[in-house]
Amino acid sequence: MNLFAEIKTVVLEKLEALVAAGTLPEGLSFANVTVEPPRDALHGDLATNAAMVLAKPAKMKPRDIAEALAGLLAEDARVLSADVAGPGFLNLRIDPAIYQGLVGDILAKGTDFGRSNIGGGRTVNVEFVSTNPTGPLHVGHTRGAVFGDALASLLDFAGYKVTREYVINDGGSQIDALARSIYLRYLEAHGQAVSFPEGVYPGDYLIPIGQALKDKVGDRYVDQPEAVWLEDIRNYGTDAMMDIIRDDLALIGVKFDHFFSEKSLYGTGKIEACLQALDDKGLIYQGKLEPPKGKLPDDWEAREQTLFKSTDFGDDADRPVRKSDGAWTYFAPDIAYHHDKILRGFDELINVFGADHGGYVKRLKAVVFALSDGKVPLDIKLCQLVRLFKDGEPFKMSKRAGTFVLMRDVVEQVGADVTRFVMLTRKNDAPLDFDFAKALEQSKDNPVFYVQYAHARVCSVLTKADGPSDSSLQKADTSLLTAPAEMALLKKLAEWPRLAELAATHHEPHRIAFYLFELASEFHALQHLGKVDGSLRFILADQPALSQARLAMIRSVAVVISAGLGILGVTPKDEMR
RNA sequence: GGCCCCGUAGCUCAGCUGGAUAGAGCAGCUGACUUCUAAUCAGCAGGCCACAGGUUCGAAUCCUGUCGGGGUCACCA
Repeated sequence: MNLFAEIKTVVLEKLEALVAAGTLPEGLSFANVTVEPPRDALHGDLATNAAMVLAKPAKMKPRDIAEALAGLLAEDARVLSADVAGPGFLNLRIDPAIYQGLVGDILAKGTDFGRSNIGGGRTVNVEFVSTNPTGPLHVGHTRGAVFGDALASLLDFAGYKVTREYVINDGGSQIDALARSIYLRYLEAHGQAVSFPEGVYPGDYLIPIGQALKDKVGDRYVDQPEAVWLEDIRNYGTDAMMDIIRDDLALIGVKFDHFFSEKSLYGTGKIEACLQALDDKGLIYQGKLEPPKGKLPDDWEAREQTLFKSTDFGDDADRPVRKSDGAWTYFAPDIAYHHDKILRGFDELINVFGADHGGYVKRLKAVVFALSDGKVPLDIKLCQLVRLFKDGEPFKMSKRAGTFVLMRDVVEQVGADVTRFVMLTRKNDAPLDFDFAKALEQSKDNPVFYVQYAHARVCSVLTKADGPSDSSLQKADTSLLTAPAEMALLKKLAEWPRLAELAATHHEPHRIAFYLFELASEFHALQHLGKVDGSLRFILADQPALSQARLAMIRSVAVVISAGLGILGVTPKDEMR
């Protein structure tokens, strides 16, 4: 049950009635009418702006519309009162029975409470992580991984059919560098002294890979030219790196439905076909680019290239798809890859990138728009960087200095649940500070703990009450829940379905984390009131009916916390001792 | 220089397709526990929403410009 949606439906019905009665003129758009929680709870339970957004197109005074609407809304059994306030707001008071009835609804649906069908079964492809298969994942990748995974879960919760996808960039020159690096480790395993020139990966993680290669092929590649071993080691290395990356992802509970190999596009004619499709639309041409503005690269010179006319779709420059030597740029297979996603029939596409790929957004949107004739929306979410803190001091990371922090180091130290939650307590386009000490701190300062603690406390109380089942709690008489703090908690629970929908439509999983913090706060406040005022305790020996109602209520809090944490990929804790 | 993101309390950040007196945590101050976890709670104090214009009945939110911070710019992927 989404109370806000229900009441909005009522508001729209009543507006139609006003049109039918001639009070409002015909042909009005109700698109901007909203039903929201008012900023100040004193104003009421819900508020609608209907009168104000319709005043101008209806050429009426907002208060006149509000008065007329108020009269009709008050007829609805759920609406106790409808008062006009301020410039024309309509404040509604809702029958407490609606909120009290929410508990039974939550207990019946369990963690499915709040699921919606705003996705309408539409298919959405969420592409994330997609790091080059040249080494293990580091902290920066972790944020994208957690964000993408949570966003995918969130969309599933909102009624989309979601595919989690990872594109393996296994076709480019960085794989050559990987192969050469592994070759050096392979020689090393054969007892040769090696040095690592510029442009190869010197990381220790390739030592066992080189050793394993030796075990596999013996000395067949020793002192042989690249032509002999490069292709084989490229494949071997890519597979080995993907194994590492998959293991890393498993550590934080990220699983993909589909891995797509960029290399698989080569030699199939798909890239050519896709560029031909663009050519047929008049969007491919031979030409020279203007030099970039600002300071020129030293070796810049104008060259004839094959270009995609992305400026037709709002990009700042046309983009090369073929280099002057005839080879593809990175963009070309990526165009074909996105074409493939469109051909697979996805209704919507989402890409999660690091903020350093911001310059790539416009051309990708341009090409998806061009290939799908504007029919397949592409949203690109950029995750800003993660700043690590140790003991309150910034922890500088450097690949060269070997102080780069790997994802598995973070997960080993603080655990997957904490890592995930912390990564989601900031919106994606804001930088994130990750403090190891704070992540493990057991205090209100640490939202992970605070939310988990609320869940654990509910479990603790229920255990104290001999662990009643959800089905028995469903029979509780929740009309006994009348204390103001109880109503506040119930109203917070009522916001969950709407919040989940908003988070999904905005592609912003962090809203879930913030909501859970607020819900936990309402719960902690109520629990504490029981200490100040004994009549508010959850378990009252002499009032079994009231106790049952309260247990049902706090159980529903635990259920919603579980649902929210589930979307974030965090396991709720039953106890915190 | 062009483009993208950010600028909200001393600090870290929320702020809903524009809505009423801008919210939370931390830090500070004052209090609260014989009890279901005080690992918590209540209260006080703290604001030119970077700045200047504009659109609107109404702007932290939308538009333009300025300033400040970050990212990015290529036949790399």
